[in-house]
Amino acid sequence: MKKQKQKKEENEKKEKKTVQGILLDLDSIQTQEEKSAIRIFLKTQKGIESLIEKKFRPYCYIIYSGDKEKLKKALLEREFGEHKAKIKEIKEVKKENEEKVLQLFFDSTRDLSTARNEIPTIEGVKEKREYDIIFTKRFLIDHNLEPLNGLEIEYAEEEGKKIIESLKKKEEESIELNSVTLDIETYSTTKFSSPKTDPVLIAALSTPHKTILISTRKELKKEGVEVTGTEKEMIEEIVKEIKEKNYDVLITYNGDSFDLPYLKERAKVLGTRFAIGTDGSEPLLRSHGQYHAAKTKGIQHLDAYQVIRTLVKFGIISLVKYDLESVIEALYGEPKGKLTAREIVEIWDSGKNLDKLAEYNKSDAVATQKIALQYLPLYIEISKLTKETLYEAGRISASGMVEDLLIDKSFRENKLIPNRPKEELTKKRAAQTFKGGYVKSPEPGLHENIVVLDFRSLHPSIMISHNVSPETLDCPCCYKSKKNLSPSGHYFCEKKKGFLPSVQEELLNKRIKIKEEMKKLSKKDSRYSTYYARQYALKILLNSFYGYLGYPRSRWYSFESAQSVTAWSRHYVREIGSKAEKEGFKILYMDTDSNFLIIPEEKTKEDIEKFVKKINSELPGVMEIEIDGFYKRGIFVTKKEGTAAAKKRYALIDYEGNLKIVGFEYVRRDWAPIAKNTQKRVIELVLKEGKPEKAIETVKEAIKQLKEGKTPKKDLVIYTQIKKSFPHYEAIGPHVAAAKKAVKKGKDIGIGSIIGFIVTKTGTSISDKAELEEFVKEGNYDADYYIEHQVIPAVIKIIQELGYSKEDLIHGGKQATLGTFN
DNA sequence: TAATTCGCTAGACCGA
DNA sequence: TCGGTCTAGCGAA
Repeated sequence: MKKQKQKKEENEKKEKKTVQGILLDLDSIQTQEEKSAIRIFLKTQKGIESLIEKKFRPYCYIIYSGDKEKLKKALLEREFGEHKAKIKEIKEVKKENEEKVLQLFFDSTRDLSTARNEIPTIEGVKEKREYDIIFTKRFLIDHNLEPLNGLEIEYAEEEGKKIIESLKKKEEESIELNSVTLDIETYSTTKFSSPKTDPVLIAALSTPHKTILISTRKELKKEGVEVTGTEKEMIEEIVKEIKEKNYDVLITYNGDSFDLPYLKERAKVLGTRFAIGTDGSEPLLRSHGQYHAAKTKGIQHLDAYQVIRTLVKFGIISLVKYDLESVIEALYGEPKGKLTAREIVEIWDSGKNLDKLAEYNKSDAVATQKIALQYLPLYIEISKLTKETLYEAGRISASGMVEDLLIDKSFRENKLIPNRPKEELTKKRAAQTFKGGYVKSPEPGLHENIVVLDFRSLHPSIMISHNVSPETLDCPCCYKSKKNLSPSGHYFCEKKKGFLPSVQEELLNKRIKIKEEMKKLSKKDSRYSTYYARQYALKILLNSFYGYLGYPRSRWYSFESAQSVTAWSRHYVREIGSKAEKEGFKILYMDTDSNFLIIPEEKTKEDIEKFVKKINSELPGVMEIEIDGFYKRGIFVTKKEGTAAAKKRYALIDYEGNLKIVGFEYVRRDWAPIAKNTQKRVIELVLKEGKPEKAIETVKEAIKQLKEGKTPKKDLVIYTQIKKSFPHYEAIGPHVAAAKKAVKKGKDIGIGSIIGFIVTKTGTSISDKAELEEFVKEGNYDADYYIEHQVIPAVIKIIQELGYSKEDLIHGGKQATLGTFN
């Protein structure tokens, strides 16, 4: 009887429980037996819970030749590295793309990474494979789970820990994440703050509902401000605030490089810990040269600065500068005040205007939150699609995304993943280049009644329609098949669906479906923004495949495939052009995937629509052209030198009066606003009102202002990025010269910094005269430079198209001055 | 940690 | 001091 009772108690102890939630984060941990296990952070109704999965083991594959049994024995007997790592089990497996494959299991990721270096040297091992797939990623792929989706877990408690028995995905259509935004202001004894010596002055923690400020200054005490006795207590208060509310996301602006490392170090100096991780850990700082990241466990750190950089890279947004003030201004048109480091120190030391500091701190946090929350839905979708945590998704590259999809798909199709190329091979690949898209020289001058047609997702649609993939390339079964024969001379299989295009097709179909769903919803529906983000994420992914094919570090690199895609693109865009000509339209310009046509008097909008319909019925597969828009007027110009027309620079105006300026100085950050804005006005006057005289006047006015020294500083700043370290520059341009001078004055400028400079009066060469904007006094500028090198070059080519010359801009002004003398 | 090619322009650099 | 060449950056697609 007694024994039975005991047994019953034991069983109760091991009683299985279930928990449901959202998979927020996961990491790999070491158990007491020195085995690797997966720890899952699950967002549940009660908060974030961590659970441990012990059954999943690290593994890699080898492809072998020769005697299998002999090899297995040798492998199992072998001890690797100093700590004598062993292969624990070997499974014989068959893959779709490889016959002789062994799967090698290890106790820990450490054992695997030790063993993988020696494994290829063992006789009979032809190749190692999938040895560098991150353990947590491997877990997600093998269990077909994705972060930020629903998960149901069955577990049992063991020594206070929740050990996972089983888990399964529970689709969650859309999720709500609770976020908090953190921003700090610091003291600085020298030009920049150092956590070793300079205290944190104030911190803002913002949620969509409210903002709280934490500081040590009693003067700040009021509603919404926590005042602590010491700085140490202040940091502890920040930690408490973040931990207490169980947030899912921590938002910062440049927290990767500043706020989080600073707080971590400062906490150490003060004898406390900045333990904001869900498991009580401090942020994990990663550093690779210029790249910094601060990872927090459980709670996902989303750095809005990284988000912005990525969005610019993907061409989703265009920005001149990446500092918070400029971004807010550019995205929302809201000017945001800025306090310099010196002003902050002044406020702190004098105790005057402390409210201003508090307000500034708060506004930074609120602005950061606004940016992050706008793009959070997009990143949630990227996270789900790529099976990366939100933290990783916020820092992912285009190649990383494509690779994630292909690796996952390989597993689903039981295929072995190709290895990453070695450095040597990468270099070899980089040395060979292939031809890109076709660009036709336009007809310079003013044109009327223009229609722009373009291919919808040209590269992806070529890949899908012609089955472009490394393994379908030049297949023996369809030698020079007509359907998939590229103008490059290479051809692609007609019988077997290619690996890459099959993934692309899935993405495309998903996107089409979502777009259909969106049509049924009102824009105010909460699902609308989720769907919008989802289709956008899919679009970004789809467009990244072609680049990945030609990317030297790609696992699925295929020079011939990339070459074939562009060969087709050139073929199709020209074909549209010649067909349009046959229909009586005139080709004005072409660039890669678009055709600019002039609609003759006798033709109508309907004729264009009919033409597009006809073309689409003739295009293969999913290829399709669409009407980008009808334009009332457009201007194309000649190049700076010679009489040839300039490509990639034009301006259009539609029938509603909307201006589209492409390629001109106006859209470039490395031109002064005075030149950009003057150019825009000229284009506007010419296209909108057809008034060249007024345009001339505008230019004259700008020149006059410059000459008189009246042009404000902000209209003179030229922005340029420092793209390499100073010693690596062979030619020292104005921006590098200005940056170097600023560094001497104590400014912190590194690779990736965008510097704003002004060409001043003092110096000989332009570089000599260039100074960082902040060191230049109002009125100190080289008027001649801004007239001759900025304003005139920006407008001269446009004005010349209208029959005017440089003399009309300059001498016109002089005549007026003479006139006043008479 | 890094998607591609095409194209324009500025300004330093260098040798005559 | 001039003109050609090369480096550098940014944008279009």
